[in-house]
Amino acid sequence: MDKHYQPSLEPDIYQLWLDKKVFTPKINPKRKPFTIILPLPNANDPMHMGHAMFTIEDILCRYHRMLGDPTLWLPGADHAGIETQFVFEKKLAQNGKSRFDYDRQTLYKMIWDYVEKNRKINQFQLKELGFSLDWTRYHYSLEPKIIEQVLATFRKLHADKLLYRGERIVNYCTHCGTAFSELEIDHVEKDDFLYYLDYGPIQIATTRPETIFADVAVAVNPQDKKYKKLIGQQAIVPLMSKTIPIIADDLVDINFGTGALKITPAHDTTDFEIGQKHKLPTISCIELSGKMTNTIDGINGLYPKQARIKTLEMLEKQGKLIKTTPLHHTVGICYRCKNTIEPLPVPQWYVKTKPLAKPVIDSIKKEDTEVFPKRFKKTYLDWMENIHDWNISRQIVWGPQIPAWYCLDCHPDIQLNFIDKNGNIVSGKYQDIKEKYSFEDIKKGLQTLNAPVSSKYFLENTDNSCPHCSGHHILQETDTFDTWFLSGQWPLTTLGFNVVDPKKSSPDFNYFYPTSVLDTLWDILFFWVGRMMIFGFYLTGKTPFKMIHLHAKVVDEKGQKMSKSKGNVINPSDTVKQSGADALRLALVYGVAPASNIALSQDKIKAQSHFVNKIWNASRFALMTLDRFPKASFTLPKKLHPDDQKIIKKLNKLITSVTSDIEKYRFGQASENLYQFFWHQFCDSYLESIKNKGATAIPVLMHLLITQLKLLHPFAPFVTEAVYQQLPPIFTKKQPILATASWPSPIHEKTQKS
RNA sequence: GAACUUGUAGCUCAGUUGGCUAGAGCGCAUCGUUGACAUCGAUGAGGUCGGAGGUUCGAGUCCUCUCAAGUUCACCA
Repeated sequence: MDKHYQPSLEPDIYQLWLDKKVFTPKINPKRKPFTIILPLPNANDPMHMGHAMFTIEDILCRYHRMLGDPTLWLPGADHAGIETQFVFEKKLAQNGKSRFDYDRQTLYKMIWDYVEKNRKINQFQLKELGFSLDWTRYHYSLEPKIIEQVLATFRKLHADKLLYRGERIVNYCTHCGTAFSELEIDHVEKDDFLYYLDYGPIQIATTRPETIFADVAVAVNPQDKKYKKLIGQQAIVPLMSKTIPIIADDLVDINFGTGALKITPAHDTTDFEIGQKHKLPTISCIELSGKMTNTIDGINGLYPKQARIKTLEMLEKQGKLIKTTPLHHTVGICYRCKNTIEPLPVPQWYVKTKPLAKPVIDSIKKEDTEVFPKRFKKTYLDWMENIHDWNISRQIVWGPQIPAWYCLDCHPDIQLNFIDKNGNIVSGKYQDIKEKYSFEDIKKGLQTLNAPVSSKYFLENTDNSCPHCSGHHILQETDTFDTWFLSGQWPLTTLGFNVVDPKKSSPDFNYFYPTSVLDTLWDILFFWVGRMMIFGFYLTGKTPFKMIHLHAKVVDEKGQKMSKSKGNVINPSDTVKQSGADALRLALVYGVAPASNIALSQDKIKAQSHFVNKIWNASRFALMTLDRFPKASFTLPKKLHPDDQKIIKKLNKLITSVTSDIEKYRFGQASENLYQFFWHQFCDSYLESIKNKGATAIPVLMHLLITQLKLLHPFAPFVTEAVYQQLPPIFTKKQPILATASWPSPIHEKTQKS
């Protein structure tokens, strides 16, 4: 054995586990399984410390495997729709290209190839950290089998009337060219101005003067005495000299601005709501591209930012701008590109979530699904109880397309964007361009289509013909699924659930579902955990996991988030190469309170790599002692020496506490106790004490060592297995691999009591 | 605006249901070490556990208030 622990031996140990198939469980109806589905990493992302936190799951899995439970930890990777397309587009931009230079098929293929490379790296890095994942059950979110089930769920939702296409105000990022769900919007505080404008008989206050062109009414609060007389009269939109009605609605805040609100249903959610209530038209003055339209000369074609300046100039010239006051408020920005979100009316696909959330709420309340730590339960319930319909469509190419088809002959008003033979972008309604371009050319170069919300669609397309007119000019919806629509079904799809006929689900599904624990960072509690539960209950009537365990994020030693710009990132892969996976794993759990931030520093990693080395060297010492006494007995005597009794008693206590700490998710405490015992009790005290003893020390020495190797194994799998493999066969004959050796239990309890 | 979390040695943090003479790692000081390990050992300095009040035989641990830091949620034009 080497004088120091060498992390370079880790790959061989991992290979040993793979060769012996220790991570691949066998279905055993007599035993309850232990199952964790790995929170599928973004296939395109290199590993960061967030991924290294899978250590918690590995500890649980390795512990249960040693208990003898058929243990499945199922790995996978996510195509991560918007995230990945965004990264890819940045790459395109570096080469002076954009997504608009390609038709959707070409773009999709390019992203696919790009992701494939990184997906392999991702897998390799998970292995580097020693994660005991069952690679024979690996899945990728864009596998045909996975997609097939996801599409089936879409159809089932539709059949159950839980899915609809609707035109509402959505959070649209004109830069990313797609709508987002509410969860994907960040809010930032901003210093802006509130502009008071003259609307004839009434004055209004607005932050967005550039949208006055799409005004359809002015609303006041019915309780507002100063405006009572004006209700029912007409206001005049400046610059356009358009008259619009003055209406009353209690959503208007009397004390804000002038107490009168201009109603622009197309560009504000509150306005849209009021507009719907009062049956007002929705006029849009901003296109999906983000440019102004339907306004007046000088404004059309501008982006809102310039349009605002220009509009204000014009208003001022005409004396319609009464005053300007500063305003501190919050605006929504795109979580990806940080541009201001433009609320726009766009047809989107929605899932009715209220009825779906009900069983989830019940299950959480009854604690059929437990939440750890408990404090998140309230937050989670609050969200579930106030859930809004879920926009599941995204206007990007990277992901499965929504399986709905439109007939262009039935709906010639469908808007099309495509690249023609010469590589030019063509936009227009089908009726206006069909003479000039063949359907085949349109289809081949298609980027997006935009069907009015009234368009009929069909969900089964077997023979490429329209069920109404039998025509063949049909196109598939170009919207793709929100990534979470796929990953929300991950526990079901990866285990082999059959949506159409649940009875035909795979044996894996029948055995391993519901899974035992779902561990993740709390930031995707709503995004992912919530959706998985919704789908779990909807499709199977059961919770997808019995326990939701939330861990905190990894921060640097100053408590700051790790980020490239701060330069405080510790890369897991580099750390593994330098100090070994065990050191990193221990550093991530050692002394960390459940669900508190995990402060990681090079110091902490160093400390734990010293510990790993200590395990190695103490074991080396034990083995050298064995060599000195080749004829020594290995069996523990019935009657122990009082000193031995003492240490065995302490060891028993350690076994009990570590076991219970793991059961209660107190990994920080467990690792701390293991560290303290191994280093100070075992090494500093016990090993020193036996240096003068002879062969008689061997049985207790080996018992102490092997028991501790077992207890340490879930935390530091590599060094413990490496040492275990060095032990003489007499110790390992029955259980040749530590990873599947049995979890220790206290011994000599009777001796202790007497 | 609402909710939640955190505040313990120089630094980063443990401390489960109240029993602690308050711990660890790193750092610091002094000494030691040719055979398990200098990625080591021994000894030590360093804290009135953010502040104030309360419950209790007993509080870092429970309650109230207060100060500070942070996070999340919310339709305010």
